[in-house]
Amino acid sequence: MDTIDERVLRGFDRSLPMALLRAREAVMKKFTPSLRANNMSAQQWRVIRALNEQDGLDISELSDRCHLLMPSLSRIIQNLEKRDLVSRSQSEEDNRRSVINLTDEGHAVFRKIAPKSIERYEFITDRFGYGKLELLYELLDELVEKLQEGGDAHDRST
Amino acid sequence: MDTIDERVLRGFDRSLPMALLRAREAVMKKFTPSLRANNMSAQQWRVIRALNEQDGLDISELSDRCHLLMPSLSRIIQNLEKRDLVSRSQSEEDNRRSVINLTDEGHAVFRKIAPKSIERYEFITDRFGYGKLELLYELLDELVEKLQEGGDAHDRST
DNA sequence: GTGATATACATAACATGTTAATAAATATGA
DNA sequence: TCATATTTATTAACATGTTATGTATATCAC
Repeated sequence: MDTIDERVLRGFDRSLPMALLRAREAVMKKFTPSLRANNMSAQQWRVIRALNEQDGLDISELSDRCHLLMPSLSRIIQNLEKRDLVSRSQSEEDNRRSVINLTDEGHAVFRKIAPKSIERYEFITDRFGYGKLELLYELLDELVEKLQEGGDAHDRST
Repeated sequence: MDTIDERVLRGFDRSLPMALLRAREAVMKKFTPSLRANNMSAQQWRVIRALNEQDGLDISELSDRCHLLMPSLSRIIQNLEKRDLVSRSQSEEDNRRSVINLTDEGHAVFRKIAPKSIERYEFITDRFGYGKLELLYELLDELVEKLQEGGDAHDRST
């Protein structure tokens, strides 16, 4: 009998998107300087990191893995290409596809920045606790999963 | 004896910033169409929402509450001003400050969109569960808190 | 094979993110 | 009071987010 007719917008500070945004900002804050010191944006780093894990991805695959929309990624690849951090070649089976590879210099940048990223994880784990971090991952994954169930994939109603 | 020398970068898919980004995207996905139907970006909506909670804020206050950097906010206010959703006036005590108010039309837009936002929260609570949602909020808040402790506020070392 | 569809990618146009530089008003201290 | 520093807000410049559109290639139906 305490939850009156609380059909009121949740306090702004307690909105879920804002909470997620704040958390992301806090996590990135420690890392951004290392990126900037190497003239890397967070998004460019995502691409480098994805390619380091698996080289020779096409742009659509990169888009999925890096959570970057195609137009953004298109520009990012052009930028990285100019700086000789990645190279592109044409797919043999499908002439529409561009295959992206890390250059030697791209690999070098990865090796230079990666330790800083590892440090960040250690810092977070240290401050926040390993258990809580794992719990947070689980909750976030489950949230995404639950929100996608059904409400996705069949948006053919329009 | 199983944790070899795992000083390796966490799998890309399990990076915390990515997990937070995915969650945020999933949460926003349901809401964005309502915004677009009213020619509102997520950021513009944040400003409207903040002003609805407390009218007459200055731009620095808005920047804090909406987690928007001043240059972005500066442009957003100009945009909303052109569309007569907000009005600005000069502070009496401090001529540097602009005080921003919602216009009648701004309030009307808020009342039009707010129900959709409430629906979203109900949807999320329904799918994800109230308890888990509260737990997630707590974890996110605690994460931010722990990451800020000490490593902030006294960055006067430079 | 031809025509309609779908897919992969790029570009356009505008809004926002981000750092640096600037202008104007105010606070501070000698 | 006056010079200096600080604060508030804007603008510049470039990268990215986002939707719409264009273009070339593939795929499918027939």
